[in-house]
Amino acid sequence: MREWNFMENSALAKTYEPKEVEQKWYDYWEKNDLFKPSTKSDKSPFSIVIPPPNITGSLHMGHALNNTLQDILCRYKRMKGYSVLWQPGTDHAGIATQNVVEKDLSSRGTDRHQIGRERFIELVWEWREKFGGMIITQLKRLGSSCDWSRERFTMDEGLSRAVREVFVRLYDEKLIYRGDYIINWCPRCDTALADLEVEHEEMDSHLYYIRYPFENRHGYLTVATTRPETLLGDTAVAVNPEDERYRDLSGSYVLLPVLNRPIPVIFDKYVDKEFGTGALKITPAHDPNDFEIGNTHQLERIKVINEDGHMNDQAGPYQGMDRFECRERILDDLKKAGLLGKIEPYRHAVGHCYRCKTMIEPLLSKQWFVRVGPLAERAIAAVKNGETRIVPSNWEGVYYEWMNNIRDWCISRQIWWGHRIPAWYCQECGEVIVAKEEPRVCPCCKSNNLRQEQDVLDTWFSSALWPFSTLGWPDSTDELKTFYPTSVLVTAFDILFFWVARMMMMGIHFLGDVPFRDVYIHALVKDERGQKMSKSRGNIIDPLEVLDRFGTDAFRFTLAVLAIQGRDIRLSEERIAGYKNFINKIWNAARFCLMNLKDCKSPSIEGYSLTLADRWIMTRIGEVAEEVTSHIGGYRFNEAASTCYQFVWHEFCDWYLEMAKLELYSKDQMRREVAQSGLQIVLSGVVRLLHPFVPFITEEIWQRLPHTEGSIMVAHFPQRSEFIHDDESIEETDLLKGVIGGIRNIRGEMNIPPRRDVRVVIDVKGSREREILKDNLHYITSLAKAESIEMVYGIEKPDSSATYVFGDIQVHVLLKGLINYGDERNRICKEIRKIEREMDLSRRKLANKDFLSQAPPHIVENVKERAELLGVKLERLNQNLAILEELT
RNA sequence: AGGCGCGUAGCUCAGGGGGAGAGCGCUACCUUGACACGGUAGAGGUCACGGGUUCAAAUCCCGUCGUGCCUACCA
Repeated sequence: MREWNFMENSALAKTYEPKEVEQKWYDYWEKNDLFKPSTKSDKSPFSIVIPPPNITGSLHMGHALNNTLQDILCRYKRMKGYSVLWQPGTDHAGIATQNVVEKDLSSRGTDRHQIGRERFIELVWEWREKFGGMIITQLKRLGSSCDWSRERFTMDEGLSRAVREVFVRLYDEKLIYRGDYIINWCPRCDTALADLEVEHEEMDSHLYYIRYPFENRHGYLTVATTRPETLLGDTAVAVNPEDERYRDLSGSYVLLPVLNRPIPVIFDKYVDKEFGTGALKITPAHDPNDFEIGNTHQLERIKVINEDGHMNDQAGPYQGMDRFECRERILDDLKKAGLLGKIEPYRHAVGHCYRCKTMIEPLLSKQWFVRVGPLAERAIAAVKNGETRIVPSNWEGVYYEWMNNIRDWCISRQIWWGHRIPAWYCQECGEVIVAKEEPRVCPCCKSNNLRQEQDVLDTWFSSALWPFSTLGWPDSTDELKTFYPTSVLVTAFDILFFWVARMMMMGIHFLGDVPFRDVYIHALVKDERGQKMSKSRGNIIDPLEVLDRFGTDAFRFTLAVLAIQGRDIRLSEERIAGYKNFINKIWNAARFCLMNLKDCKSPSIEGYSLTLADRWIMTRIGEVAEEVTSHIGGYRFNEAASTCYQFVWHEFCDWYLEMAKLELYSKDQMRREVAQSGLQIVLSGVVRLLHPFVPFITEEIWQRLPHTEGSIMVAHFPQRSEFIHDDESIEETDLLKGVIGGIRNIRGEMNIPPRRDVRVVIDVKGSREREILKDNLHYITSLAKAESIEMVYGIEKPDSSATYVFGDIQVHVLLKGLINYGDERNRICKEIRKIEREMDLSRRKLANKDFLSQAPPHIVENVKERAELLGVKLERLNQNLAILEELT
């Protein structure tokens, strides 16, 4: 069964070496089918679809965080007994991929038009075969436990079928249409873009005041514009009907500068009287607002800029010029003609292509659109009524805001790489045929002279189907029945609209149910100064380099700890280095345990009397498991990871292991055996607790831990009920820690060398405390390095002692020859000042009648108790001080 | 222009009505048989500022300042 048993007895290296471990266990998991959903039908399903990375992509921090969180959830759920499907795959990334291959062509002195569409597509597929899987290999290095046997690609035959099905059905339902509208055109990518794909960037520009002479009288109407070159396509000048200045212009015309075309002055309340001159030039073919105004006033649309960014034959003398060159020339000509007024510096947002950052040209074009209104309505409702929960919930507002103001989605792209739109045009009668399969003849005129639409679909169109197309839709598959709706979608907010919103619309429309129950929105990863990582800034931390330097587990744990809801992550290498130390700490704790388990029996605590350390740590690990369970359930990854960190380092290592040493090094075989049992039980719990976060090191330890079976991946996540629970052990341990802490504090403050044993006298009144301390003296002796401990009651501060007051317990450390009275007095005075400040607060509260009458009783009680305790402590401290004063 | 955050130890950040927390860094001591990628102890904070609500505010409300991001068709 177990393949790596041969290593169990070999010594563990002093330092954890991730490289030797990671590849080995990843292969083992994959080979043993541990990433596949369970075939047992009694398990509840849990499913996640991966946000498919682009085939052009290389692992960046966003991927690393995103997939680490998904993997934590999946590993955790598997251990909790769910049948887990983590559905992986990649996205064909139309424009990005086409750009990559085109760049390659251009470096070889050719381009896609020379080689033709068919050959080009072939080349893209070849490129994809060669390089498209790179990111998958990288995801594996992260430890991602996806079911790779089910890997999908958005251009797969199955997914393409889903795309055609959806397109045809939406078309039949009149939710897809084709028409002439203003769209965003990227002259470099040569394609239309959706509104979302335009990034608005503030830029310094100018506001030009241009004079349009009146046709039939003297003078002119001055308009203000940022884009003088579009005036060639103006078909009106608009003013506000309520603008006193322009009241008398009704029915008049102005002459378009340069071209001298008469255009009407129209009235529209859209125009802002306050802006510029209150007169707005209208270019319906090159501006979305002007387009709308043009529609209401039935203005002609004159397109003057072509798709390649150059002026066309409507541009008169400027025909053939680049759009930016044209602007300069027009300004020159206007100036010469005396038609250019003032020029003001002006800052405004300009649209750029999100892929190539080229300035977007809004222009009139015939494109395909999705009518999203009706789809959005239901997608909004689904979140409103809780069918899908967005976590953290403040993103709901953003989601509603966008959904409520959504405009139709332009889905056609003038590129070659992608799903070709399943529409055919009859060359004889002009009929448009939309069908899943290529039609032979025109249903209208029976002609076979049909031409398929050249355009392909927006990549996000196929991504929108991802949660069901990957599960086999439109076929009614078992996977769909079992795993749809998926349990949770894990993603960053930057694709909330691009992807999440569209999946919601499509999932609800075609499956009748939401695509996921939860959407967990995680942070963006920024650099240590809070800036977005980008190549141009040069502040990228390469996750692959991190993996090499620090190991996967350290990296994953760092990401988990930093994954705070609603706040971006500032990643620094120091931070990762810090958690690498934690990984090493785990390693060494395990190393210590395993060294002491060489001769151990199968763990059992039946019939043995357990030590305080055992009862305490088991109680604690049960509580911690419960906390971590709750944190993961609420997607509070940082809390879950921090809780683990705190527990493992500062309870398991700092206290439990130190206490266990006494038993393990005992000559009494029975005591040793009990301790070994405890050690096995607790270490097993610890690695299982940690596994979802740090899968590799925990598997390595698990495999070396005696009396475990199979992979840790299929072990159970620890839960409270599997451990004994003993509340008293917590109190008892707190008491011990307090006393030990007191002695250590004195040692530290008094600079007593750790080597040097000290004699301790403990003055304790309460009989229970007394019993507890008495029963556990050996822990104090050992952990505080005491030579001897005497338990007394009601004595004065001994000669040459330093005293630590813990509640009403006084711990006197005898320091003959080690202490000078001045130091001890300073120490006590410092303590007294601190306590007095605290006392003061409590006294003030208790003196306040309103507090006593209105605060909840338990709070009042609390303050009273505190005051009492502080009082006792203060009294003791003062007594001790008095004694010192006498001596000096 | 609107919307959403953030401002807490030197740094990075948790917390979120009832006596300020972590990691890193810093200081001192320590190579004790898991770990110097370690141990023990310690220093360090008017919780941005101003109001308000409350018996009680770092925490809730309003405002100011600073800062980041998102959305948007004012030329």
